[in-house]
Amino acid sequence: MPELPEVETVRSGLEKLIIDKTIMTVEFDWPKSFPNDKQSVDTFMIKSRVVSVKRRAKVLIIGLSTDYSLMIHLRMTGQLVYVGQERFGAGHPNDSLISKLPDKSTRVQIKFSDKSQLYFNDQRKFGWMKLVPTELIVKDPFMMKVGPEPLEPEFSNDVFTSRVRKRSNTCIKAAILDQTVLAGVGNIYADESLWGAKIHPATLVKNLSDKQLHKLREEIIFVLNLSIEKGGSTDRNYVNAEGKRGSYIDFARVFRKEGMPCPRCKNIVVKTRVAGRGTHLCEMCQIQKLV
DNA sequence: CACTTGACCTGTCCGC
DNA sequence: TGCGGACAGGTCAAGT
Repeated sequence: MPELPEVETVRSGLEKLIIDKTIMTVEFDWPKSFPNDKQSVDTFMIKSRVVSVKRRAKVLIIGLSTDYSLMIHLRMTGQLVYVGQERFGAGHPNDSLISKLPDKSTRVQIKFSDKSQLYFNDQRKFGWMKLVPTELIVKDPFMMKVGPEPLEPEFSNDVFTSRVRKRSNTCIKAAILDQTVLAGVGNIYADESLWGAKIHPATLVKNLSDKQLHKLREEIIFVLNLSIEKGGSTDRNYVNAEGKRGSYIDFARVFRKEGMPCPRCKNIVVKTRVAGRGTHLCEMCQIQKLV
């Protein structure tokens, strides 16, 4: 599902594809996916030009020349797919995703002046896109409380440990999934980084040493960077801005690897439930410290 | 306040 | 083959 690496992959792809394009039409029909009314769309989107494509946490921010922006959260099954002139050209067989758009999961369809299109698809309708004045983004309730970006220099050992330790009585997996502790980690990279740091996901934060948390910070940075390099993880629905799948899942050590040998100790990887989520771990090398 | 659970949705998979 | 139920998991609201 879209976590930081997937959203970053979409962002960098879109940046190459839609900057300077002019929006001509916008079609939408599911208010929870796009709550704005036709009048504000006509006024602040139509005939506007795309000036930037940014990301904060798992939120994409497409800046428009009207000083309005589109904030987009893909949640679990959201996709943001660009289709250019090559839709039926070489390399794009008619059974590929982009040749079939729009489909029944399409919630918003944006057409640019050069006939290319941007589709916001979302099977489960948990994701959203909204048009907001650019200057108000920093005052958005989520933006106000979301934690530091793990791939920025600000994410030091001191910053990470002090923020995690505010969740001393909860398990470490719940703590790193908490977007107010740090931005961008979801279920896949939580399991992967905890395996890398040899920490059991159910360990209470107060039972972890600073040294263990420093190692966990390193592993979070490592798996997020590796995944960006691999174009993200496609577990089910995720595709990038060109409709293509990511390959990190092929490099995963424990996520979706239940029943297979741990790459480190060959013990069988198990799937359990921690913090209300499906959780993959090696019980041999991720020992839970109880005291 | 700290922390956990349920709701939001739809498609897929599993057992009967 | 059909059908009910569990499951997928990001975030917020509601509950303990």
